[in-house]
Order: sequence, then C-alpha cells, then structure tokens
Amino acid sequence: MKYKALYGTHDLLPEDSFKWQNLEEKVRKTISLYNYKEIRTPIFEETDLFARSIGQDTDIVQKEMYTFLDQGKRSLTLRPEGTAGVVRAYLEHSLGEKSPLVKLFYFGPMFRQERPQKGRLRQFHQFGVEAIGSLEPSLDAEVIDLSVKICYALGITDFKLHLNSIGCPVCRPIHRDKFLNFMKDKVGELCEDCKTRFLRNPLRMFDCKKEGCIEQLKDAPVMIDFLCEECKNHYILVKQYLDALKIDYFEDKTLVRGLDYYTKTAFELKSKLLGTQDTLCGGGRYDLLVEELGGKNTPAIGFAAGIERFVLVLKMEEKLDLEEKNLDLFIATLGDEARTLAMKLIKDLREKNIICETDYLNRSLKAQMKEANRQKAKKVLIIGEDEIKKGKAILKDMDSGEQKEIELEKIRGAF
RNA sequence: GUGGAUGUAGCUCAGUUGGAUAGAGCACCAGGUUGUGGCCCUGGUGGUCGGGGGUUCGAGUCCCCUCAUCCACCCCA
Repeated sequence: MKYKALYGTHDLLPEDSFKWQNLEEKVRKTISLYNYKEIRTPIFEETDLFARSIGQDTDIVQKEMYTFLDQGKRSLTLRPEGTAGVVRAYLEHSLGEKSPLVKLFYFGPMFRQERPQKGRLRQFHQFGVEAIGSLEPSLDAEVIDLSVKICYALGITDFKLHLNSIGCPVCRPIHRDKFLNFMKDKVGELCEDCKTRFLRNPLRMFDCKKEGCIEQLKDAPVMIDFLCEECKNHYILVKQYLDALKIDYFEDKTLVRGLDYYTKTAFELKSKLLGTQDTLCGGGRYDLLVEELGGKNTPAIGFAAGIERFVLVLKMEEKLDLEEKNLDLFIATLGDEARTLAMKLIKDLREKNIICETDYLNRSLKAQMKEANRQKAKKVLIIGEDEIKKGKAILKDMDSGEQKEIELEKIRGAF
C-alpha cells in the first residue's frame, strides 16, 4: 500500500465515529448547562502567538510544534493547544469590552510532534473551556466542577481529581530559590534526567519515578508552603467551594503544569486505566496570559481534555455508547419497474425522516435480504413484479419475521 | 531524541530442529431455497509472509540493513 496515515495520526472510521458523536453530544450538553458558548478558531496561527503564550522554554515550543512557512514566508504553526487561539480571538474581537466575564468552549484537533504511545498522538482532539475575566475562586470551583461533571455525564467513574496551587510571580521565585538551595547539595544523587531537570525545569523533578530521586525529594520545599497571602487565600477559598459542592479532591503538592502561563490553581483529572499518559483533563488559572498577549490585566481559568483518552477510558470501562442509528427500512426490488418505484418511495419516505436504503448492485433477493439484515434494518419492503401488478408490496418485520401485504399508497402510514 | 517488543489474508492469529502448491476462525461472495435475512451445511474469492540484501540445494523460519506499528523514557491532553 502506497499511502498510509502519518505516524501518530488516525482515521476515525464509521464504526467508531458515532461513538465520538455521542460523546461530543454529551459533552456539549453538559458544558451548555454551565452556560459556556462555543468558539471555533483556526487550527493554525502565527508561530509567535504560541511561542509567546506557551513559553519559549517549554518542550512544546522547543521541539513539538508543526511549524511551516507559507507562500508569504510567514512562520505559521498548527495549534498545539487551544487556549492561545481562544485568547487571541478574545482580544481581537474585544469580547472583554462586551462582557466582563466571557465563558467559552471549543472542540477540535491539536498537533504536537511527539513520539506516539498509548494515549498520545501527533494529531489528537481536545475539548476545553475558558472563563476569562474573573479572579473569583468560585469560578475556579465552577470550572473544576464542570470537568468532573463531564466525566460523570459520560459514565466515567475511575478518575481522581488532583489539586494544587502553583503560585504567582510574587511567590514563585521565593520558593524556587529555597527549592534550588535545598537540592543543590543533592544533585549528585539524582538520576541523569533529574540533573537536567534541575537546570531546566526543577519542579519537574517531582514527577520522577525513580526511588533514589523520590527519596532525595522527600523533604524538599513544595510550592504550596510558600504561597503569598493572595495565592494562599485563593487556594483556601477554592477548596472551601469544592467542599461546599461536595467534590472530592486530592491535594497533590507535586502537581506541576507544563505551560508557562499557568498561575495559582492547577488541577488534573487522572485515570489509572490510561497507563503512564494518565491525564484525562488538565487545567488551571492563567491570570497573566491575556496581558502577555497585549490585553488588559485579565485573570482567567480553563481546562483542556483529551478526547482520545476519554474514549480509551470509556472503552475500558465498557461505557461506550453502542447504539447506532440503524435503518428503518430496506426496500428490496426485483426488476426495473420495481426499482423505479422504490426510488420514488425512498425519496418520499426520507422527506418524512425515515432512514431507508435500497439495493444498488442488482443483487438477488436473497442477497438483498442479507444486506438488510447486516444493516440491522427494522423492516424490509419487497417489491417484485407480482406486487406491482397487484398494487401491493410485502412488508416484513425483521425481528419477528412476520410479513404481510400492504397497499403501496399506505406505506407511508406504516411508520 | 533514547530504549524494548512486534510485523503472515479485510480482522484475530497458527505455522515444529529451515523442506514440496503458506493454514484456521471471523468477515466477504455463491450454492443448498427458480422471489425471503439471522442458525446450519457445501464451495469460492482473497497473501510479492512489511521491504531489501545475504547464508543455503531449499528461507515465513537463520543473519544484516531498512521501514512501519506498539509500549516505555522525555513530556503532556
């Protein structure tokens, strides 16, 4: 075979596409309950937008973006995540001038050039929400509540909410100094990866699974103990709201975010069923991003969720909707006259929203019946020469096997 | 970018210490029913054994290279 889907990309075939549709429908419905409105932004943007918002030093910008030059020699990039484009659109259309709090959601493909593995693809799909314009902890609670609610709406039960606060530009440097100071004598004991992390992204050391590193990090200062008054109070209030909403959470002092724009509240929904790429949904505050992209100082919070990962978990929990819309009627024909009649009937019935199908391969009646069965048609209408003469046709119920003659003009009434 | 594993029919997989026209189940097509599906029976279509090179009288099987996929590292949805 000459052409194949690129490494890390997948075709969504008919046998699965309806499952995605069902999933999307439920997600949309739930998000709408929380009064978020859909926004659709382009899947490519100026490269600089992503570099600016995600952060020059992140892995995404450093090595994972699909970047190309267009005919005009401008550097463009397939979006690696959704927030940057949404905030760009928010600013471009002055949505903040029309309403102080803007609640948006999106669905769509994202692109990152990573090595694929379970739960990780190069073109993958996310949905996410962004609430832009408020610093209220109650808004954090709403966003978190929504993410949890979506899981329940889909029937997912095996997941855990991890919660943390990663501070702000006031308190983060203080912790960073303390942390580096604490670790600097221990660097020699760390694994090679952690030595690199120490220089590039020290907090990532908390993710290390090696026992030696975990031991060294045991008493390391964590961000949560260094929060400034504002961040500390914010975090306390978020927890109070979550308690009030009876949402269980696990305070994960080591939870870090990969994108530079995050501040204060950070959360993830994780599922053990996923293997090592266990994050279903990740989010948090990004109070600095809007200003960073040229807007006014505007606090915001959001999350993004991986649709493929949801599908994986749903498959494992066997909660995927298997209901396919199947055929209401298959019309089997014998002869040219019958086929013409069938064509007219079908056009008519489709007008009435009846899903119907007929044979386009000149097959035997037996083969047509097999086809009807394969497509799970509820009923089959058989039109042959005898039936045309009599002005009647045979209507067969495929479940019971019963069949009866029916006048051609009365067929519409049978549904 | 690094490591490990796996590539045989549309799908899931057998294939012995290297041995003759490469198999099974499912799916597909046809017949058993001159105009009736599912179950059953019979038959059929379908494979450059991922690709290339090598060893050998002989390679799906052994060796080398390459490509692809999966899993893991890194990192993230």
